[in-house]
Amino acid sequence: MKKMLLVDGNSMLFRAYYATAYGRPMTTSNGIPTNAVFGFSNMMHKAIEIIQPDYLCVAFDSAKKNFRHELFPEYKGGRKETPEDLVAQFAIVREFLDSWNLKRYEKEGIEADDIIGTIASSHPECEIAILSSDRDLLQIIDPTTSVWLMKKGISELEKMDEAALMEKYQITPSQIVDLKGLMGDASDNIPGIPSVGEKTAIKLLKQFETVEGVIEHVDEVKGKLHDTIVSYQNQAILSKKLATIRKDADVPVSMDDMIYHPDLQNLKKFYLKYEMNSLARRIETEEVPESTKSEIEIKMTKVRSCPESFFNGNTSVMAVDEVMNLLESVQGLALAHGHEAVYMDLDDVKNDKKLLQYLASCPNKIGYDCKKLMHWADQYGLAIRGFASDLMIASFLCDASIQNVSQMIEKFELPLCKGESAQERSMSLAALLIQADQVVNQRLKEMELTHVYQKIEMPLISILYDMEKAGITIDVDTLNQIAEDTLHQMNAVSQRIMSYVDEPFNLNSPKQLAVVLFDQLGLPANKKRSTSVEVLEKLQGKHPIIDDLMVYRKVAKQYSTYAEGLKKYIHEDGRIHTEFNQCVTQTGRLSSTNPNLQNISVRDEQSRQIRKAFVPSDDHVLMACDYSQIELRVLAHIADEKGLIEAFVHGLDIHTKTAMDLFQVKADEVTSLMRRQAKAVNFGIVYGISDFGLAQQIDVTRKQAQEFIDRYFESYPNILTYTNSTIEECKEHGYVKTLCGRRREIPEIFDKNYMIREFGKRAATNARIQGTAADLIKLAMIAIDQRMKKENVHSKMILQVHDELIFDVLKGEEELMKHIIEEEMIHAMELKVPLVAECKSGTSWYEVK
DNA sequence: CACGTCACG
DNA sequence: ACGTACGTGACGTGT
Repeated sequence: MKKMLLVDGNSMLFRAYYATAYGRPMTTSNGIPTNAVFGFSNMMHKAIEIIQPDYLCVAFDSAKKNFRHELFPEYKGGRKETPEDLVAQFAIVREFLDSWNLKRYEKEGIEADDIIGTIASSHPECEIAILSSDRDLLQIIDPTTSVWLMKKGISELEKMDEAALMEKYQITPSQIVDLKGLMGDASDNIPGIPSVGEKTAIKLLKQFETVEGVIEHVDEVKGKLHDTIVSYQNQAILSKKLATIRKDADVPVSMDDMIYHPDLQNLKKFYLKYEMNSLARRIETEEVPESTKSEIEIKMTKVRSCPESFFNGNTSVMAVDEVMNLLESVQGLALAHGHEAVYMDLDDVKNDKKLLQYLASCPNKIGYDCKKLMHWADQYGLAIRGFASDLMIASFLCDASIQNVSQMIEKFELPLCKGESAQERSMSLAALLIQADQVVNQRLKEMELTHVYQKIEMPLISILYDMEKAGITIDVDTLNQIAEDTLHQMNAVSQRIMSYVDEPFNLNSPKQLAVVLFDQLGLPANKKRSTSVEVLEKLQGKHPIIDDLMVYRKVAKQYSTYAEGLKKYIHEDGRIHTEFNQCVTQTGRLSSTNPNLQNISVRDEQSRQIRKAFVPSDDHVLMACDYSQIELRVLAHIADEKGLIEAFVHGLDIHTKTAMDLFQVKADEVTSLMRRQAKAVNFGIVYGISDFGLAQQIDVTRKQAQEFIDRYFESYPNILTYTNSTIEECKEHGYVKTLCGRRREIPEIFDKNYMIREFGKRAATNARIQGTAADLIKLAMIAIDQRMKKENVHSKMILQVHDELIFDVLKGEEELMKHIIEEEMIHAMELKVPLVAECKSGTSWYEVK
């Protein structure tokens, strides 16, 4: 049974204040009082340690009046003013809980008791522990609910359950309200019956069970007590009502909100901020103590030829490339093997035949960013191939936040490497990689990532290297022509835009543009004063400037990012060599930089012209082959959704099929609008759908969007199951896995902020689909590469755009290549749906559409 | 260096 | 009761 801890924040803070205020006032050096928060913190730690909750919520009273004041205006009257230094700490304790990522809740008109009562009663499936110093709460004890009372100031907790209550007061939980009804409660100014205290009340309840019972059988009570009860019976009934905790308050706190997922590092920051150093110290730091950060002990030598022992077993290789001054630079290699490391000048490397042979072919080398090393070597005419391990990729697979060597050292608690010169540092780094290889590979194994590492990422390195090295030919004339055309258009349209306004302004500045649109021209502004296309589209027709702006934006983008922008990346060989990065995305996709060739315009005809500048090599044609609906096929497979699988098996147009199911029409009745909307729903499903997002996308009301979603899940019930179980899986482990075992950590799923948590859910469902599709095309690339080598073709794979591969195909090899590519893409993975891939060839990237 | 914008899948 | 579709990278502006 899951455990839930509910905390009465107000009563705890008061108790903490009075338990710590008298002896020693406690403030930060600026005089901010912190004693109550300090005590509160101690209580919370203690309670969490004892209860070990899975869910947690701290409830606070809101300041003003609630329904009890309507029954009894004097309720909680006559209280002393809350001390000023305690008032200040209510805000701090909220900050404290937020830092710790603990849920807190308060709402105008509802007391903490009512919040706790409502939450407790709506979760009978949980074992509930309530932390309070207020005995009122004892009334909600039941077989799965206990109340822990603070004793002796704040030092001890006493568990009260049904048995303990019976032993102590000889009453049942439900009789607590009757007890209060009879004896009252001075602290809340509940009157009860005068002269009736705890003893008398319990005696009466043992005999008559309830307040109503006492009144009904008042004749059985003798003496003066009889008369008092008779005259104060209404007050007793009222008091009982006042003491009754509500279980039906409006408390919109879900189980997700209350997941206990502490952020200790952030809590530590809080403690340090408020100078609670003793508490800060108690949080174990993630940093490794200095003593364990041993320096690496290795034998380092500069050599003229590589020791032959290095050619057996794993040897790490590291480029040494340092510019000493403007005229001088060192180039060389550092290699490490066991506890030995050597440095060699580049010239010596070139003369060491055995080493060259080893570098070019031995498959058990170790490196950090091997692809970069290969490029480095290539510029000096050296070939380095055959890596057993790339620590950049290995460490990234374990933890995507590791982006460089020092982060790897930190996260895996590796020894520091040191050195005065570039040579020495490289040697110790090379030696470190040997150790890192052991540690990181062990971790990969524990995380079940070995398959992804060995079968996908490692084989991909040299393929990407070859693609980067091959590059793609650029027709500069086309680029220049487009640059010229777009520049003219920019000038023309910007002149027209300036004619609408009094003062010229910088069209590229969203800030200045917002002033023009929303202040000077008086167009209706959105609350963020955004000037994005979505906003402009809604303003179309309201002012001629809008259409011109949209044209300007489009053309300016073409000019600066593509036409002019791409020119900067053309090498002397007339080609662009993008970099494909394996260690960027959270999902397993590649990314492309310097330049990004994965976002070359295609969606509208004019922008698409840029693709005419991407041409094949001489005697070659470009061939592009893309997967059809890869993510939806992956989804159909993972979710095992019969409706979708069948549609794919029968080769239906999936958006039309979805439209038929959503709108309950026949295929020939699907209008283009219906198909467009269905398509948006399909995309939404892949992204982790929300009614709001869908509504915005297809411009319908949120309600209509929700209806689409409901209809979709009705038609494809296993998709809903998939979504829910993926989210559950993520909540259980903190990560999700693709079909190949690639992991994505999603800590957002535990965040206290609803919005961030919802994002976590969408990211979880999306990551499995997008990630599996990424695995799939990577496998296809590896299979195609192998096949191309086997068939000894001279064509080259040159680009990957997520679901599409582009090849520079030697004329005469078109048919063979088409056959190889389609076959290997289709069989990259065996799914419950067929994979479809279609090749097209042409004389430019524009032509292969 | 962050932000807004817009290009792609 | 609040504000959202997933994943990227490059450009220009403005701090």
